This record gives sequence, structure tokens and C-alpha cells, in this order.
Amino acid sequence: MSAPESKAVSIFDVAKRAGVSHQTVSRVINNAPMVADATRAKVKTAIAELGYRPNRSARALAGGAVRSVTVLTTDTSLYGTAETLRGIEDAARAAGFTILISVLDPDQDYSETDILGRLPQDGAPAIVIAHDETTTAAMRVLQRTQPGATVATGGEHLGVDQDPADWLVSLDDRTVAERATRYLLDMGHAAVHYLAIPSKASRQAGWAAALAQAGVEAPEVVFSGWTVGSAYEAATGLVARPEVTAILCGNDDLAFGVLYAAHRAGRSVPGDLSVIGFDDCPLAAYHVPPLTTVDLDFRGVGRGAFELLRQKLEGGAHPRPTWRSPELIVRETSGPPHHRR
Amino acid sequence: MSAPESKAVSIFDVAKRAGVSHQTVSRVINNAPMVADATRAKVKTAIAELGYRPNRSARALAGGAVRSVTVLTTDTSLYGTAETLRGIEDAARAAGFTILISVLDPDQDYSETDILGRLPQDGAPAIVIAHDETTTAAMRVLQRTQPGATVATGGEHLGVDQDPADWLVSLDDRTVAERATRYLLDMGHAAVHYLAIPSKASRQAGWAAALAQAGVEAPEVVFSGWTVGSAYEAATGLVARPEVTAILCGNDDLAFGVLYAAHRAGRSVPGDLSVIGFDDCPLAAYHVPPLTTVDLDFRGVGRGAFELLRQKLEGGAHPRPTWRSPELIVRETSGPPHHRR
DNA sequence: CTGAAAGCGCTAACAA
DNA sequence: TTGTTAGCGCTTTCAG
Repeated sequence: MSAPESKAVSIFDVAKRAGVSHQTVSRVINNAPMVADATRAKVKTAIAELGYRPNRSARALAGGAVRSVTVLTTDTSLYGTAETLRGIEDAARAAGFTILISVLDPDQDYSETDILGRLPQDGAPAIVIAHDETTTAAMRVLQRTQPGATVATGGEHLGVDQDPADWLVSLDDRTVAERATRYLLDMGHAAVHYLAIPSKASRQAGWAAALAQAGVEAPEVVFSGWTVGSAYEAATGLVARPEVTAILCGNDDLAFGVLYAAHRAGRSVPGDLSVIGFDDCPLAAYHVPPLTTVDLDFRGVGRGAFELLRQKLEGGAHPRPTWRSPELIVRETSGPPHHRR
Repeated sequence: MSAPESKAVSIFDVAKRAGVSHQTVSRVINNAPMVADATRAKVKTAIAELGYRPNRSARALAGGAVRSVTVLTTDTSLYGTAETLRGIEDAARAAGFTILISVLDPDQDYSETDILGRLPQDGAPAIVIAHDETTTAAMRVLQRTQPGATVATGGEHLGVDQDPADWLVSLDDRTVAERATRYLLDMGHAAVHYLAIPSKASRQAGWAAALAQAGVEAPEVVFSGWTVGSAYEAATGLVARPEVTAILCGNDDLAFGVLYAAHRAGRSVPGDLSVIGFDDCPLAAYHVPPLTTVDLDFRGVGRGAFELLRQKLEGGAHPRPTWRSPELIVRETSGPPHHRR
């Protein structure tokens, strides 16, 4: 249809075809008000006939509205991150925003210039999915440098003065962690152990709070990496101990690792051992046995983060999207201790 | 450190500070050869002092090397897609490329203009992760419009004339599907059923070929969606039939769904039923029982796709990265039929 | 309501 | 080896 190597059609080509000035074309494509309907129609026809598409670089350079979000993150394959990203994408796409994604190396330290250099231009809108030190640091840099164009999800709001409501969207996993721990305690477990992901102090805090409130001394926290395999290894010692009857895990992947370790150690679930995860990933409900876990609406959070950003950018009260609060979903990996004794 | 609202520093600011022309600055930041070492050093100092960062829009507009890849896909939360994306990211980041990601709606039809409009500018480099009709269509549009800047992964090369080696990076899942089917047949299964994902005809083709070669009539294919839940539902009927002793699944998620359905139906694995997946996702090895599946190196494919693209863009022979060939990994969900009869 | 002029920050071509 | 001159395609002024 179009000649392969011909230069891209510009607003001038459209202008000539429609018999107007290039400026009028600009007005039409930006939905500026003061254009006669007839003129507008002519221009639109020309645009369609020529297959014109605006050049984003030129537009950005000329100081036009940017319509892009840069998402900063370290690990796009983690369930929580992937879902958050999906939520951002959904909302951003619906709003006609372009998405850039900038993946940081969790093992690296970045200078302020490094971080700012990830943006396509100065002051470009950014969302950082903060779940580790690297992303949290990036969040702080952006929050300080360009508070009007930065939003974060998930992170704890350490070291930022501004009201979190203005720039942070996150789930209250502390409270639900507390609730999950209490649920186990109430069923009669003498203690609840915690297997930690390399982040999310709030979950651990909720766990500790519930224990303290019940007058139970907190067992030593066991630390794991992000993967099932690392959880399996971290938990083998733990599941071997008969007095350990309940383990709260930092996320579902860790819970699966623990379940596998328990299986290998010959401990039955939930008879000998109760296991609870976080995330409610799609597999949780179809695992054998189905996993007791916490529903975390990351996708909703992603959407929320984008809408918050958009509101900061464009002002005006967009309808703020809502998302589900964290909720404990009791399935079949949890129960009273020594169920079948 | 930097004044919050002052205008961004440009190459002119750097030039003035270093006492050279803006063009010399441009040469330095682009590593152009003909600059005196002393001059280069001066400029670099000025850049550091001023915290200068190049403006990508301006660079793109002026016709400079683009250094960005747009990734087109429909579902960033699918394991295969997420891993491919990760591989692209890894390689692109190492090469200093910016990544844009454009998510298409699988339920929508896109015009050529729609697809081209996803690119930041005309002829911008693109990689499409093709795993369904929408992305395959996008792949064809880009392949035709800008063959020199387009690469695809995963897709079948339908409807494109050019030699696949020049633009397509994919895994030979047909052969390994054949192998997996033969493995089941050889153990004595009278038939092997296939639970299909909404794509990847090649896996189904391999399955059918193995069956044909063994003179076994192919059972009717059962179709599933992408999720564990949909697989569970699609498979409930299948697992209820005692004569069904082996099921090859389009990916690991489907396999998990089948395993759960088998559990619910009271059929033991692998005693009554053998199940094989595709992907070897991290959980597969730690599932109870560990899943027999096919290792698919999506991350390697992603890296390969990026390097192929880069080679097309910049010419010259970059070291082509290699990736693992698909391989059947026998774990504990497969065995001879009626193992414990 | 429409048009003309200027310039965003950068790179390409040329000249020195 | 360096500097000068034109634009890239668009949006902002400001005049008609």
C-alpha cells in the first residue's frame, strides 16, 4: 500500500492536502477547540487518506504533552511485579499512554544521574514498582527530583517527607499478616514461624505484632530468596523440626517450596504442618492441596498507581479506581495442629 | 543538588562550560573518533559537573541512532512471554537500548496504522512476541512494512516470504513434542491425549506426527485457555475416563490444572495417568509430584531476538548468543500405564 | 477562527 | 581536529 522507503508523512503533507496551514492540522490532532467543523473534517479526511501518524519525538521535543509512563522495576518475572505491571499497562493503554519499561539490576548501585537517565526526557512521568533496595532508592530519587511526575507502588515510604497519599499506592499487608498469624494462633498453634522474602518488612511486622499481642515469643525469622528453589532450601531445616507446626511465608512461591520440603520430610499438610502464603497466584487454588493464602490485588494497585499519576499530571478529578483489600483465603494447607494425631 | 525547576542542561551548556562548540560535545557523547584526547577529557568533565543527560527525543528527531526497541505482545503475565521479555530486556539493557512495551488486546483487530502507531517513530526497531492471532498479525504488518527493523519470537512464519532465519527466533517445539509423545507411547500407553493452549500449532503437530508414525489414531484434541483454571475445567471430562492414561499439555500451567483435576477424580499420577507439560517453569521441579515437562529456554530466545535485531540494525557480526534446545525432562508425573495395577 | 514565525535539543553535512 | 549551518516534526507564541 504505502511505498516502503518514502519519508514519513508529516503534518505539512496533511496541511497541503487539506489546503490549510500546518498549524491547523496540529490543532486538529490535539483536539484544540477553535477550529471550524468543516475545516476539522477536511483535515481528518486528509489524515486518513495519507495514513498520517504523529511523531512522538517531535511532539515531546516541542514541549507537547508527553503521554508516556516509564515503569522502573528490578524483576519483571516476579508474580507481584508482573501483575502490577499489567495493571499499569491496562490503565495506561486505555488512556493512550506509551509505556517504557526500565529494568534495574538489583545488585547494582545507581547514581542520581543513572536513575534520571532512565527517563526519556527530563521530568517525564514515572512509576516505580518498589520491592527491594534498588527500586526503593530509585523511588526516593525520583520523588525528590520530580515529585509532580512520580508515583510508586508497594514500597514502604521510608525517607520521603511528602504525604504518602500523594505518591504511593500500596496494599495493607501488615494488617492481613497480623490477621493470618492470629488465625493460626487461634487454632491452637503454639508458635508461628515466618519465612521471609528479601523485602516487605511490613508483612514481617504484622506477623511479629500478632505474636507479641498473643504473648508468644517470636521464633527466629528464616530468610529466603525469591524463588521456589531457594525457599525449599531455606525451609528444609525448619520443616524437619516436629515442634514447628505453622509457617507463614512471604509469598506463594515460597509456600510452594515449603510444601515441597514438607512432603520430602514426610510431614503431612495440614495435619503436621500449616502453611500460608501471600499473593493468591492463579495456581494457589489448584495446587494439591489448595493453598491457604492472602489475596493481593496487585493489578488493581497498578491501575491505581497509573490513575494517581495521571491525576497529578493533568489535574482534575478522574474517577479513582478502587481495588480489593488484602484478604485471607483459607483453603486446605492450614488447620489446627496435630489434626490427625 | 540540582535546582528543581531549572531547565534541563543541554549540549550548549556543556559546550560553553568546556569552551568548545556544541558539535564537539555531540561528538564526545557519541564516541565519534576524531576528537583530541584533551578536548574529550574537558568535555567529559563538564558533562559530569553539570549532570548533563542527552535528550532522547531530540536525538531521535535529529535522525540519530534510535537505541530503542518496542516489544509488542498481548499478555505479559504468561510465563513464556514474561521470560522472553526478560531475555530481551537483559540483552537490550546491556546494549544501552531503551525498551518500550506495547500491549495489544487479544480480542481486538488492529489496522496497519494502529500497529505502526505503536512505534515511537517511523521505522523504529521492534520485536514482536508472537503467540496468538493478534500478535501474529502485528508481526506480519511490521515484517512487511519495515523488514529491516523487525524481529519476532515464537511465531509460526505464516504468510511471510522472507527467510525465517533473517527475522524469526524460535524454539523447535514440534520435534520435542514428537519426542515426548513417543516417550509415552514407548512406555506402553495405548494413546496419548493432547490438551491444547490457544496457540502453538507446532506442538500439536509434533504430537500428531508421533502418533501417526506409531500407527495410533489421534484422539480428539481438547482445547483449553491459558489459565490453570481453564485447564482444570477442560480436563475434568478427560481425566474421568479410565482409558485415558497419558495427557500431553500445551504448557505447565495446563499440566497443573490437569494434575488437580486428576487428584479430584481420584486418579493417581503417574500410576493411573501420566501428565507432561511444556515450559519447565520454576515450580515444575518442586511440585508434588515433580512435573515431567519440556525445558524451553525463552529467556535465551529473547536475548537471541534482540541480538538478531541489533545485527540487522547495525550490521557487522555480533557474537550470536546461543540458547538451549528444547529438552524433555522426565520427573515424576510420567511412567508406564497402570504402574501399580 | 486561522496563519506565520520561532525554537525545542540534537545530529548531519559541510567548511575551516 | 574543530566549528558552522541546516534542518528533524512538532507545538508554542503571536498576528492577522
